[in-house]
Amino acid sequence: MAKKKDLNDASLEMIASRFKLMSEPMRLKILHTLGEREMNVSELVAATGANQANISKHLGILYEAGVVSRRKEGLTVRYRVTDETIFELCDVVCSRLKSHFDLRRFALSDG
Amino acid sequence: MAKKKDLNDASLEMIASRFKLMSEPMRLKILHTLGEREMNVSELVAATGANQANISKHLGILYEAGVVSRRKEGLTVRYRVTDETIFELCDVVCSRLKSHFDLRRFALSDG
DNA sequence: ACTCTATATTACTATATCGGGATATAGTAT
DNA sequence: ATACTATATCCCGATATAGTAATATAGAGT
Repeated sequence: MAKKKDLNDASLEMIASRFKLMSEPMRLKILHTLGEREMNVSELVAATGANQANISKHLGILYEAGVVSRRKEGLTVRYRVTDETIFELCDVVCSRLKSHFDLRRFALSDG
Repeated sequence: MAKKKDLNDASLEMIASRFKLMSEPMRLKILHTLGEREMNVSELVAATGANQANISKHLGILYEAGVVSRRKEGLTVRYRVTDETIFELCDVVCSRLKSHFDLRRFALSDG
């Protein structure tokens, strides 16, 4: 039988940093917004309500991590999500949270 | 057609905090170790190499988040993973990292 | 060259949190 | 009660990072 693989510290750090990337609400908001279509920074500023410097910084982090791509178009820079596993992760978390809430509601209405 | 649901800020924070929970290598190590079987704190200290205070603190965080359960047994306290979606998340990240590396290796051998 | 616009970067402050030592608490045994 | 063991908690130094104002850079148009 296949023994569960042992994870060395370097692997754990890589996995952890992946999660850390997703651990900021503003970054999730950006990714969620970008999920619909490619957008430039100004559009993201308008869509999220955050200021330009903040958006730009988060985009830089996401770009470094290889989650979004960057494309110059005249004066503007357009960003796009290139790593779809991001959404897969969010879906797993969302359904878990949802079922957790459903259980709570059941317990409350039951008592 | 089904429009992609809008996420409000509270939801984003809940999802983000879920990821933040997983963003510490030591917590991942604990969860990975606990994944095999129920263990008490001392066993986890031995298995991970971290000190007792640190393990205990992380276990408290995981417990608060509802990821592990706690069961007193005489002098010791036994912990167990109760949220299996944790491993689902790790699997998604792992395979993403793996395929990323495979692409890199291919690109290198190709050049 | 100058101006305007869009984006990136720098410098700073405030906050959060990890790891660890010291201590507290709770259960067991003598 | 005392001693011992296992775990939790408190406190602190060190580090990291979010958000923001100010500044820099780059491209387009005059």
